[in-house]
Amino acid sequence: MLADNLGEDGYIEVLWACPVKYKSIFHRACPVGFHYLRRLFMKTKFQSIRGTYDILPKDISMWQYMESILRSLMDRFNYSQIKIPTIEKTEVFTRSIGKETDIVNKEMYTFKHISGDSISLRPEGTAGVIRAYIQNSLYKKEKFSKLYYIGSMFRKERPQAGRNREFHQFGVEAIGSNSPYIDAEIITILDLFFKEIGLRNYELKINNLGCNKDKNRISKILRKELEPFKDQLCSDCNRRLKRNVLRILDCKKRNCKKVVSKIPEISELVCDDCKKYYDDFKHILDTLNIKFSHDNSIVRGLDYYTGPVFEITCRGIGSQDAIVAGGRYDNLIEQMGGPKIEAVGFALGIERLFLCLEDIPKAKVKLDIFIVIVDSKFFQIAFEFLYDLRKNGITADMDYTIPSIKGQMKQADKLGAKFVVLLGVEELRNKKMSIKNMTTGEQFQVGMDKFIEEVKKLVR
RNA sequence: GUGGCUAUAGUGUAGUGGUUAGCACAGGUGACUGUGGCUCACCUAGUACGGGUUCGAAUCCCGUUAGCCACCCCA
Repeated sequence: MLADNLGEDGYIEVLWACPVKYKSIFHRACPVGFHYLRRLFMKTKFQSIRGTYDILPKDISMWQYMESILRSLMDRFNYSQIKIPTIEKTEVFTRSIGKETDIVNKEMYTFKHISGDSISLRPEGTAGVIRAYIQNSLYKKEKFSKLYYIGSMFRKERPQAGRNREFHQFGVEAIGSNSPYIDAEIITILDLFFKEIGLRNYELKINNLGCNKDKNRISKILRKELEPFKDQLCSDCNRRLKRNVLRILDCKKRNCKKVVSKIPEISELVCDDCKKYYDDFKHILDTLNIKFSHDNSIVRGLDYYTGPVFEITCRGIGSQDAIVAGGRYDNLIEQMGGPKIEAVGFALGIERLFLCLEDIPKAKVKLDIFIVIVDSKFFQIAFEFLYDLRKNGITADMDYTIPSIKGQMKQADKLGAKFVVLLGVEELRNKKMSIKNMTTGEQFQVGMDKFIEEVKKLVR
């Protein structure tokens, strides 16, 4: 009813343009009508949902730059890209990341599919890659797979700088070997990557969680060791004592740190094989002159990690300072229903990396040619030339709003056009085009029939 | 998820209960009737949303939304 009477948008807009105080009066007099109108008028005022954001044209070049570096890097290391779905059955994540972890427990976007299955937006990449690896029997086609991915991940956390609900990760998985050299290789990927993009203020911290058997044994030992100090631990750590002892090693509170320093380190509690593996790994890094520090507090939150784990942090970007995390996961593939195959990998948060970088190169594509027309009746002929230029591989554009000559020139300048082609009465009569070099200011004419050839010479 | 801080044109900001809501950059138009960058003039555009207190609110209070900070957790 109301909608019929109110009718056109124009009326609503006029009404909505009135001062706020009149709208308040209206609101008091007729709240229902007010909210109805508001909804009609505000219908285009959507905003992106919390924790998600738009990457606008002005920022896209740095993303493309980053991706191109990553691709060339991965080619050199002989890794192949894999693209996997954004949604998976929820169990893919619960089986791998662990039911008890917060990521699975409270941070996943999970909903019921029409089939009745529970499906989730991926909160990380490894689980899906391993699912794809097993499903497509990649292990039967090759004994060793080196894969990488770039894509969106989703976690329902409270957003803050360096923490979004949809964010991007670059990840690498090397599946099929348990040589410490492959662990070292993925570190060298990061080392070279950071050198190439000019990231300096980062720290590599490593630790050794031990094999699957060790992990359970170590948890028991730690619980036993920490029990006497229960009163000195914070309330969070008391909770962790039952649920996830390892996390106590990562607590930032001073008292908890003190307690932790009194008990043995995890890397000392692991079995002899794991100790040797870790020593070899460290030795290889030393031979390459890659700086790292052993850190007992690096415990990782995802259940699937075993053996050497690592984290790269970057100072000065706030509390969310971990830009890369990774490590070995020798049991995951078997745990997810595949054969017993060892693997190692990492994930890098691209947004966090951008926060760390001071200078991000912005390569803006420059126009070769910008066509300026003196009168809108030359639009058709200009448009045909534009088509020809582009067909011949030349970057070209014109102003479709057709302002004054001056306005078009300004536009050409703003877009960084190298040459402006001017089409006017004079030119058309003589079948010539005027070409202006925007750096030198020189201007000359060429015949229309030779135009494309001339331009090709110019922009080469 | 817990606790806290913040919200003014596209961007960065000024404005401590009564201002025509000021400034800079960006954007548009013109000076320059067929020529960009510099300069000058003019124009466009804002109190996040909703409610309350008050004669009067950008300013005080409440709620919502969003961002930020710390925690939880994590890339």
